[in-house]
Amino acid sequence: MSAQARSRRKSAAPVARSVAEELKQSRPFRSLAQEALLAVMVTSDRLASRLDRELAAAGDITRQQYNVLRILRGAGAEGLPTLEIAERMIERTPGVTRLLDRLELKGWIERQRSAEDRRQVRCKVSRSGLALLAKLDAVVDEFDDLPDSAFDDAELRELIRMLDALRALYP
Amino acid sequence: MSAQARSRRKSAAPVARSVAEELKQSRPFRSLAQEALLAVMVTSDRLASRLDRELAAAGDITRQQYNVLRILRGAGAEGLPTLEIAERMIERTPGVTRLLDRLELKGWIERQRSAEDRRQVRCKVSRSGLALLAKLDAVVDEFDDLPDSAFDDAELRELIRMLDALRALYP
DNA sequence: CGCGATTGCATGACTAGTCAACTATTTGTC
DNA sequence: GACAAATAGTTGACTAGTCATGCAATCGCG
Repeated sequence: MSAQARSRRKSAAPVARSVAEELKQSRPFRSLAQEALLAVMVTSDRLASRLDRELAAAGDITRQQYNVLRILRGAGAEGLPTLEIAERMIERTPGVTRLLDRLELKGWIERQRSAEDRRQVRCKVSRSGLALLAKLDAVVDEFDDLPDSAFDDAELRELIRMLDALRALYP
Repeated sequence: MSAQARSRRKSAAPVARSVAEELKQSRPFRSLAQEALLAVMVTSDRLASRLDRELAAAGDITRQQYNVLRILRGAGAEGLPTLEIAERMIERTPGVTRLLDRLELKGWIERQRSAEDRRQVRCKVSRSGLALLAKLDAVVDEFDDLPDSAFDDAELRELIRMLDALRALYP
């Protein structure tokens, strides 16, 4: 390990396994760049699947459904039209429509045609959706704060900066 | 590529957008840790979808299908049993079985019950599968090497190290 | 040898994401 | 005001990932 001190880490430190090890890949990577890209994707999959598990355990809800509920809560009492939700999720519309169908079935959101523009469907969180969110927020916050135990702010900022730069390369 | 300063970067540098901007999120993040986790996932989604597009355009194949073909090519002439493939993809078996079904339909792999252990199904790349791989490798290599234009080796190593450490926090 | 436990897959039923139509409104223009 | 074009969503058909179940070989052990 390098430059930064982090002496406390040793106590409960899980051993970091390389991407190559996790994939049982005998062959070394062609380049550092390739290894970095794979590391981003493997790490993301891991984070997503852990969070999926926590959400399923805490409220029988999927990560995408939770995301939509949060977006709608943020939008307030007037809710949002379908396409607006889709944009904030960086996702294609058809998937969102069906996701909303499932949320409505479970009673966590309500939908109705907008009066001003009858093409739009306004979606808003229901009372029970809000209650569910309140319960889940604690779980998610705890999940999100885990990195604080192993990284300092400068490191996190550096990580974020590099990821932003990486995305800029793949517009 | 060596660890030199990359002063040329400014010339064609795309502007890096933050995760908050990409998500149209008005509210700031609760913590740097939260922002970092989201950055990992957003970046991964972006990388994956760009690569998906390239692969679809070049050979009408999905990323997972391409991954399986590569794994099988690496395994040589004897191929691999289904569960072994599943392990290397960090994925559940059912998905792999059906993915192999589709690969077989397209003629890119061949499957047959193993003689020694008749529970196993040995999978190997076909001749046409190998030809397809040869074509796709160039596309993928180019994709993988893009970061070299914006990062030096020390940065890439640091990025990889941090991602490995992050995964270690979510076992 | 015999029989229960384990191993290796396959199937069914979901959630979700993608693309390609298709419908219903609303807008813009002459 | 009529009609083409744009906008907002929905539906259908795939690929893929997840869990629960089921089944046929093979193993392990008395």
